[in-house]
Amino acid sequence: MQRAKQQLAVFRALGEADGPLSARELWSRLSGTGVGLATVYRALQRGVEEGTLESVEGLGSGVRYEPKDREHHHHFLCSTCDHAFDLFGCVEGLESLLPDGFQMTGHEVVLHGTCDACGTAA
Amino acid sequence: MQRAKQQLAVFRALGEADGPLSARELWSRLSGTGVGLATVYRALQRGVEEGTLESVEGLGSGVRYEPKDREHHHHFLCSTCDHAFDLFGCVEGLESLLPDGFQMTGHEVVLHGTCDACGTAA
DNA sequence: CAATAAATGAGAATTGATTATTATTTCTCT
DNA sequence: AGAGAAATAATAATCAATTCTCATTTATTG
Repeated sequence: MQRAKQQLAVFRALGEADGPLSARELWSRLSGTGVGLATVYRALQRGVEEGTLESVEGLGSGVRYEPKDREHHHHFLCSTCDHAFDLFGCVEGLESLLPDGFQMTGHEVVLHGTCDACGTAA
Repeated sequence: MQRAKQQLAVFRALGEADGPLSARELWSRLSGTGVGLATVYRALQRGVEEGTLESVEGLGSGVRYEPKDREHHHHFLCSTCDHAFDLFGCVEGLESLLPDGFQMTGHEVVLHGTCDACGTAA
């Protein structure tokens, strides 16, 4: 067993996800491996400190995390299963929304609705 | 004194704001009037139940509230003062971001940066 | 004005998320 | 294998947000 094996499992799980995950979502994906919730938090904290992970707010309540090496993208939040999905592409014309004197450093776009799986299941 | 006077004060303060406010932000705007925090929460809860208020997630952490009669709009979140401002206008082309099989029921756009006041003060 | 119902403020209680603690286990290096 | 450093699981502690409780005050109705 290598050092920090459990934290690597956290990073791997996050890398394989199709969208940002919360600490609990990560934890439940690692259930069966015996990883503790505290270790998930330690890994997330370290990842952010080291610059490999990024925290994402604005997707419902709570904070989710994603690998920082992803291209610029946005998210879709399924109102049925509450899962967040990465989207590809971006939009134009955001600057036109900006009032005088305001400086924009970034933006987020979140689409809400029903994901494929939940729509099919309904 | 009319009935529910304090709750009306909450609705009024929210109506006068230039963006969605959290329970605490509302409460501090009502300091001096002796309104209790619990009353702010009661008013917010009632407003949402009655359909006059809407809760807004996705602006940093925590929930903010705004009157439901506002036109479709988006928000600017100042990373210095953490205040949320209403923006006017919207963007095009959101549908193109949607993966196959996903149904979109709504969207949010949040711009981040520095507001006029914080930019001037710096 | 009296009786009743609703609203209020203060603070206690609850909740969920996150962090800290600690005894134990696992690595690393020799 | 043995010593020391780091990581771990479990769980206790913390913290902020929200809800609850209750004694009191205020409105409504007659």
